[in-house]
Amino acid sequence: MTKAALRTFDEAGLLDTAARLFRQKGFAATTLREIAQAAGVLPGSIHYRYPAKEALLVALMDRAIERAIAAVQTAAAQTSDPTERVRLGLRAHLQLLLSGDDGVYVLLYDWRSLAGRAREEIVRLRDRYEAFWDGMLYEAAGAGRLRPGVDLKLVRLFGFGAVNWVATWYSPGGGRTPEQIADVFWSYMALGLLPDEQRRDPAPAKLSVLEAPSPSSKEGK
Amino acid sequence: MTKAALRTFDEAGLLDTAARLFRQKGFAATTLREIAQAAGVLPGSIHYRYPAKEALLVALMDRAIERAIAAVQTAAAQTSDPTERVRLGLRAHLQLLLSGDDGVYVLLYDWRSLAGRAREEIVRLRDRYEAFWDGMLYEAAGAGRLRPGVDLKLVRLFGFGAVNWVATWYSPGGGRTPEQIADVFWSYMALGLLPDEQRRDPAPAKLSVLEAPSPSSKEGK
DNA sequence: CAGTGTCTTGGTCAGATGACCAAGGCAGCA
DNA sequence: TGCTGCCTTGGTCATCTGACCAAGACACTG
Repeated sequence: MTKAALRTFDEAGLLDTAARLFRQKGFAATTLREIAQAAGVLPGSIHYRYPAKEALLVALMDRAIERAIAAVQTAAAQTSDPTERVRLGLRAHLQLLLSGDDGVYVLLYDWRSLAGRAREEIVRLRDRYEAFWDGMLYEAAGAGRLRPGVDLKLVRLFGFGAVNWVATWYSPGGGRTPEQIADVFWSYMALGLLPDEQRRDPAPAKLSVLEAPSPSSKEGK
Repeated sequence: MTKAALRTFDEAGLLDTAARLFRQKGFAATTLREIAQAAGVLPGSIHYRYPAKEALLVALMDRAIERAIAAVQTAAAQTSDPTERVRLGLRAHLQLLLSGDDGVYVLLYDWRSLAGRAREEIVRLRDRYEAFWDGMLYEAAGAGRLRPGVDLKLVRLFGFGAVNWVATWYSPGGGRTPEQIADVFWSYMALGLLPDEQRRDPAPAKLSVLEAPSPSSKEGK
């Protein structure tokens, strides 16, 4: 019954609608009029809150990344075992991504549509999320739960890629739940794909060189 | 000295330019006039060859996927060892993706811009590429080079995700070559991230259930 | 050297788009 | 009950976009 609750304007619904359309057709191909009509408001009302279409996208991404951080933090807090924390975090990330929350999808795949200051702001938020994951991986590595020599940043990028890509092919009726996919992917990452008797076959020297930490592990923009 | 070589119009260059702009700004946000100007031709000349902007995108994706298939096939043909074929294919895929050939990037990340028949055509081509990979993985599994119980389709989706995602963060001066990244990722996938003494820790029953083949492994739409 | 068919030129056109606003409505407060 | 300020309404407007074309230039042929 607060003041905000009495407002007739459904701001969250507007963002949801915008996210759905942006995901379906892309940011540039979606018009403000379409969003307004689908959300049941007039274009002018959108403009009153968001001076430009870009601001709508930023607000939507902002909300999505806050949700992601909250979801993963909550999930990881359920245990203190470093390995298990990573597994639960992975689950939470994938659950959110596949939950029908189009905002996360848009965040991942439409950030090219942003330029200048808006892009910087989103990148800064994303960095926070990534730093959180790096922390979890660092703890796992420190507790001896990761093979020595693995590059934590590359591990994170590796895992993010595998998991984020799921959004491009997953369909709810596909016979696997998001949790199952997360756990299968977790097992692939944790145990590898080679059977036990093959693990020592590849020349160890070769691999150890390739896995040495890079001199400058600076990531791309 | 063939007829084609004498033509002044640089069709490949036009597609290159279009791919670069589509990658930078997205398909919908790029205008035909921009492409024409950047390629050094007039908008009318583009329209003569491609009746609609969408046709340009299709042609560009078509070329990209043919290149990808050719690159991976050539790389994999260098050996008959199933495991090594996969590793070399992975390298070739990543090399092409990071080589500056924006067409492959556009193919991966801009196919939402297509609708109807055009989308179906690209999906059909993409399926061919994926089937090729499935074949390589099947051979590796048959030769006992993969842990029993792994779902080959999920393995492919897992690997594609990790590798394709690299295009979103890679920068040429980042201290790692595409080949190094491919090999590191390969080692993560093959050997897993857990150290040897931890591999048997997680409850085996739990994991084996999760890795059971899905009853209906139908992929997304 | 004239003929022929392909390709380019430079511009037009209808339609759509993002941005914007003046005026009015309406809920909550005094 | 009257007031006040936030929010919505239903447009307008300049600009840009993809599509399109008639006329002409060009390279090659016979």
